[in-house]
Amino acid sequence: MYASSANVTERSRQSPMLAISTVIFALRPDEASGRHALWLPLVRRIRQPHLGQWALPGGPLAGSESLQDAAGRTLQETTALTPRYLEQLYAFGGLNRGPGQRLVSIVYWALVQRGEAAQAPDSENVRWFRADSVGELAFDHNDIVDYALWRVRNRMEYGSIAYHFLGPSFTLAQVHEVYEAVLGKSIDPANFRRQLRSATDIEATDAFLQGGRHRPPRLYRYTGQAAPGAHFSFAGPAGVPYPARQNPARQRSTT
Amino acid sequence: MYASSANVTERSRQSPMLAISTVIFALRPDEASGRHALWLPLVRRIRQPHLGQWALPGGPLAGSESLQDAAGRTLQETTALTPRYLEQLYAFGGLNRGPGQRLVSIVYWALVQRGEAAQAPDSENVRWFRADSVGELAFDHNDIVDYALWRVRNRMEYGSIAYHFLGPSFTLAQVHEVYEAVLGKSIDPANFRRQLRSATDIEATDAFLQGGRHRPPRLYRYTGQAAPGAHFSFAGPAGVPYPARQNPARQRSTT
DNA sequence: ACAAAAGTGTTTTAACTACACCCATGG
DNA sequence: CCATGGGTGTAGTTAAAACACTTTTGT
Repeated sequence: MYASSANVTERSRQSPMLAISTVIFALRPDEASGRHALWLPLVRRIRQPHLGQWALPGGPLAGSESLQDAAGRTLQETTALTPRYLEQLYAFGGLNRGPGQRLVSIVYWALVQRGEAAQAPDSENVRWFRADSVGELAFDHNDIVDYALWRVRNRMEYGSIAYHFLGPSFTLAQVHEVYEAVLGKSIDPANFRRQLRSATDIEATDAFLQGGRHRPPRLYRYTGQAAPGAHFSFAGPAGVPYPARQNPARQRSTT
Repeated sequence: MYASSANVTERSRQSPMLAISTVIFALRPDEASGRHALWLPLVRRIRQPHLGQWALPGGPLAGSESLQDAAGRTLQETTALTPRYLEQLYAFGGLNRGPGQRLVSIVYWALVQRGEAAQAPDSENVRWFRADSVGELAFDHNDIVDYALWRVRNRMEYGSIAYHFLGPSFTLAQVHEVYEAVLGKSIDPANFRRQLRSATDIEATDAFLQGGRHRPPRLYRYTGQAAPGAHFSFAGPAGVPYPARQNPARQRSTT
């Protein structure tokens, strides 16, 4: 069944090539308005096909690393950042994903911490784009980005994703800001706060954020999965792919 | 990036092998109680490793078929049935998934119509198992089955999956039966009916199911996706992976 | 003391639960 | 006419939405 009777040469002729790509999300404040929005880094193609066009970071899967490790590696290579969250998105294997050899891409998506992302600056071959206006990408990468965007919003409503954009401690207003930025709609702060406080995966600390211009807000800490000591959490079917939806926060609203 | 500079011989040495597997679900009534439960077909391994053990149906990905087509093919080969529903589950690519060559499996899960499944009988190398007691499987297939089971239950609560177990027309009691069987809990029939009737994806016909021993129940029709004429629907990021959760029916309850 | 963000309370609205009840048919 | 599954009504409970309100800080 699995061990094909074809020898290696035969297989490599008919078996598609396998690559890993990653959609990396970070939150960036808009210069003018100060509102945050989702951004993602893309890399410029340095060979055919689609030479010169922007594409998702990725590369072929090496024989000695797991799929997640490969995704994490591409993230490291393009942004030099550690992902706070990493989850498999989908395996794309259509026949007409581009010219040239048949290619199957296993795509991951990641969240990196806000602020940190600013330390991974644009360069000749890497550039950050607003997630909702990336322009025309190589291959089917526009479809992939759209799907990843759908997924991150879905997780935001039903999972506990938001904290991975933030540092080890944060104010409820910061979480509120993340939700509004990712979902692209305004959320009642009063109700939002209540829902967060009834969520089981964060807890109040006795510290307050000083230095603001107004009343100092209380700091909270994320107590969700992620082994103690680890500064990130990975989702996969090994554990539960997402926290079994214990309604962390969701609202319609007052757009 | 994608077009590796390594030549074919080099790549085949370090790139893992790629296979497609499918978890095929069908509902079967228990002989004694008449209650329905999830069953799935497994195939016996006819070569090493894990010779003789039960495993998910699948095989290497041919060069000229899409991932979904490959999954559909394995389904055809093992059950000779047409899937009513087919969705990608996950790509498994850990390093220690079994002895021998490194293997990446892209796994799909499928639903086949109730009753039809009875026409795909057990044979020497194919056998149906209750999904909750498949015994010890080859490779990491127990993990995969568990995850697929979690997924089908999740889709049952948040998607419109149930109808794919049924024929073109069905009674609400039959849908109720599907929900109870898959979720493994009892659901209040009165409330269940109300939620179904407020769902947008089914509509009442003016036909009634005759031949029963009691009051003839009204027949309903599924009006969800699936192009007219098609007898199945496939979920993938091309469309929306699952119907954007418009609460078709969900309940806790009276176990 | 005032502006502005942090944080709380209260009313309304909608959804879900539990369960009593009526309806239609075959035997 | 009665047993049984099909189907409806309704009160109680819970959660979410809307929005008025109080608190605490910096300036």
